[in-house]
Amino acid sequence: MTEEATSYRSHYCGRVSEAEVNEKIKVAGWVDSRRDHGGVIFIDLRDRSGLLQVVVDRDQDPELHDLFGELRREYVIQVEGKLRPRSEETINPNIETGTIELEAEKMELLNEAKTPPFPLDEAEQTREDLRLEYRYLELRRSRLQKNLALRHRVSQKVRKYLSEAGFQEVETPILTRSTPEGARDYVVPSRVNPGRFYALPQSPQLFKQLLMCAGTDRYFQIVKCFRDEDLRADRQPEFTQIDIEASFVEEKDIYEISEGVVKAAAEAAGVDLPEPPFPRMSYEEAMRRFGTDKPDLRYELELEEVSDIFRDTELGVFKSVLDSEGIIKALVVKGGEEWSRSRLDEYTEYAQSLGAKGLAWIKVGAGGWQSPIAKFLSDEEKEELVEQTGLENGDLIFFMADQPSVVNGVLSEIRRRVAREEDLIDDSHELLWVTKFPLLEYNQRQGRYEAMHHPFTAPAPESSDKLPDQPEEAYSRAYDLVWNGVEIGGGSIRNHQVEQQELMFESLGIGEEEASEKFGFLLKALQYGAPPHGGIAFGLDRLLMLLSGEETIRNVIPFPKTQRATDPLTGAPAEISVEQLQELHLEVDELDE
RNA sequence: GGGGACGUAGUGUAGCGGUCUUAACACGCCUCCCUGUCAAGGAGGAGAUCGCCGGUUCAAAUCCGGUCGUCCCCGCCA
Repeated sequence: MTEEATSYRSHYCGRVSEAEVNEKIKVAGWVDSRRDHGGVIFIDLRDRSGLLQVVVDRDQDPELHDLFGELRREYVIQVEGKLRPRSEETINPNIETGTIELEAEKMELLNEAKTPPFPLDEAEQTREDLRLEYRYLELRRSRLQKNLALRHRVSQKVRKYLSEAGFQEVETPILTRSTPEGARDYVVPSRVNPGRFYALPQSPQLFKQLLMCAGTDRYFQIVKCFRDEDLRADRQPEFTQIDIEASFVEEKDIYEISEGVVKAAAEAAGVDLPEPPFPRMSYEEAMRRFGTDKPDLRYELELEEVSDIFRDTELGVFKSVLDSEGIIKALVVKGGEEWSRSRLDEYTEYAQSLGAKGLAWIKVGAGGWQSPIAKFLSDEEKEELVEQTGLENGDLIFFMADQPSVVNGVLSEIRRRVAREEDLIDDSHELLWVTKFPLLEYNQRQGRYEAMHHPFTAPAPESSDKLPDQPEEAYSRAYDLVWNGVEIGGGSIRNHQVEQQELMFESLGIGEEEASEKFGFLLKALQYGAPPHGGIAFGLDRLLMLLSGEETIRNVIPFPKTQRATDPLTGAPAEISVEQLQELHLEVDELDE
């Protein structure tokens, strides 16, 4: 067996070329299409590599011709014959092997096939549950084949890069324990230990830190992680991380290795990235200028805070927002004066669907300032707006007034939508590090602080004395890598001293007892000579989305789940037998019929 | 937990209270014809109780309610 030859074939369909003309070759694969002209039959034979046209002529071999007449789409066959060039007029420039064809001399039907439940070449149009039920058929499409191949190449490149950089791949447990904080766990009952449960890892976070304690020094793993949260186009309950951790490192060490990883991945996909080092931006600056901690820098469209301009405003809604510690931000759309009223209404509705109370706008044209709110604006306010935002004739300006989190959240989405609809996004790639995150954020509902990254993240040196009394002022040593507005990786320098880690738990309202019960093993490990360490994890699936240009993560995962986290192919999740339940010491509540 | 879109032959869509509906069109499927196609072409044919349940109505694919399923979004995702 060589790279492509097997007992059934000498070549892959898509790999034969004019170099093999006049050679006898053997190919095997699926009938992609059949064109029967009565006297001559053409078959496009497909395998993983692509297509090859096979021809059979009745005059040459009537028996063989009849055999080919029986073929149908997706039948599996083996063909032997002589490769020949096509005549000038019959060349097909649309396929790789369009200048050659296989003159069949022998054909073996290896397997028949039922007619597929949906057309493979138009699968994109078909409802997704059906496609997932027959995922193995959809995977035959070249687009998904290419994505699988890309996934393989990216993994290989990343493994090679990290291995050569001295990182060791180490496997960590899948059956582990549930820990508080973070996402909901997937849970597995223990048969041997009644009433106890394993949890599937949300990430190998604690194990990789233990490996640092173990002296592994440089660890990586391409590993499945599990989070029982609701799904999105870019979110699956099980997904793959490129997980990395190293000892005796600071931020810049992780940045460097990460940039290498991303470059390696892009190279595998043939995507050109800007040269590292990638720019860095503080969380504060990202929020101020773009309203998000993962700004897309491929286009400008920056948010401008204009609260000061409206300090003495006549406009009730702005005034009341400012009086209650809210802010006002603006977004200028160049040339937006042409926008129709209905389009502006759509934007307002969109803003409301995202949680805003409304969205104010002004169109500046030859006829003056056109807007439902224009008459409330003083000349001075207008002047200041023009000065601060660079508003010009022909422009449109959006305003949003609310609490900062709402303003930033909604206006950053408006920014994205404008960029998309106004075609402001070029085909460049913009990566940046977002740094200097707050260490903690306040959870209104639970009335306590939560770790913004995770509870093992170290505070920035200048912030370490803010804990536990001024937690909101503490920054962390966390960092995110953002690519075209998508967070593709995040990590931090960790607490390696037990006192620091205990202080963190305290700030999170995790008592000594709870900390020792749930994280005791980590706290213990930190006391036995834990080296300074830190790391990062990349979402491989999201990375592949970017590299392949796919709109959904499902197209880079061979067997994804539906939005309801089911798998139409296997029928998972499924009920289990009473016996299984009993063995696991479980009872299921009466389900509504 | 919430908001939105969708569900009609195998697939994608049209029809959206009653005679251009005996539910249409395209692709696919089946039969036949056809020697240079590559979205082959030509002729013919089969295939749907309009997701499911209930209601309104003289009359429901069409209106209403519920339910199931798929997708998108918010919440959630350290």
